[in-house]
Amino acid sequence: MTGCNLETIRYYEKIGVMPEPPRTSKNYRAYDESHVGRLRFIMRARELGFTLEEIRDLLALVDGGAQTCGEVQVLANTHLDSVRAKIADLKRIEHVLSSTVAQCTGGDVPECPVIDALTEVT
Amino acid sequence: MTGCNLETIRYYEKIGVMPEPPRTSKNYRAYDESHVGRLRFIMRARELGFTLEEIRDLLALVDGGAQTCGEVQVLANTHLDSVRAKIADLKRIEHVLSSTVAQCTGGDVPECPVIDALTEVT
DNA sequence: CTTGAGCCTGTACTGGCTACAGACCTTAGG
DNA sequence: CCTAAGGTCTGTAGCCAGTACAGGCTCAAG
Repeated sequence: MTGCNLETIRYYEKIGVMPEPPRTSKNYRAYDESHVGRLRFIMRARELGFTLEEIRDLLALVDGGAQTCGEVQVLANTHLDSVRAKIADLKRIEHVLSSTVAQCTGGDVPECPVIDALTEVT
Repeated sequence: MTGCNLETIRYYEKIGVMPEPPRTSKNYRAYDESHVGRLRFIMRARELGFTLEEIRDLLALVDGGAQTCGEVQVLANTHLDSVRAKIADLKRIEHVLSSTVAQCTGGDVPECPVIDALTEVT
């Protein structure tokens, strides 16, 4: 249906981002279209890297029905900033790592620029 | 000394990447230069995004004293690949998110391109 | 001599799930 | 109709890389 693991949905239910669905006579969860829609919302937001806490905030706005584009934009921009910060961080790592590895001879010798970089005294 | 939280060092000791140091008569940990060096190694590797599992592997090579540049290079390249994969992932997110937010009016209206993107049926 | 700071051990918590155990239910085949 | 294999149910424990206590001991300054 959504490709989402059932246990993940149960987890979302437990932490309160998914509502508890009605049950069948045998106590099975009976989801309807609204649940599927909400789950998709959560899954898409997760794909965009929003934390469940941020998603809770987004949902609170939408659930109120009175969300404004301005409010949503603030949340999205905050998240965008953190995504950009992570990219910058990883790029720094990528740069250091790739330029160090590039100096490796790759042979059977014990001397290694990577180890040197991790061991250096300075 | 190293700027590392004491409780983090204890954690490293517990999971076996730091050796248990000798104790003073009052049971206080007595670190020497070798411990400091090893901790710095771990901290630098963490800064480069290596997991403690990967660091364990690196240390196993170094501890044997018979590490070769080739072996280290393999570990470093594997990690580099995962860093690059994360960057690619975050860039995709950054692209989608920034182009969606760019369409926001930011006003008091309920219509919002970000919400639309999360809610769309397709 | 007291007071505040350090260290000691052990346990519980974080996020975002995943992986069971043990019980119940459903469905297909014989 | 019966059985076996698969689903679902609840609850708990685990992953990573630490952080945050509680409750006790020790140490240095005033």
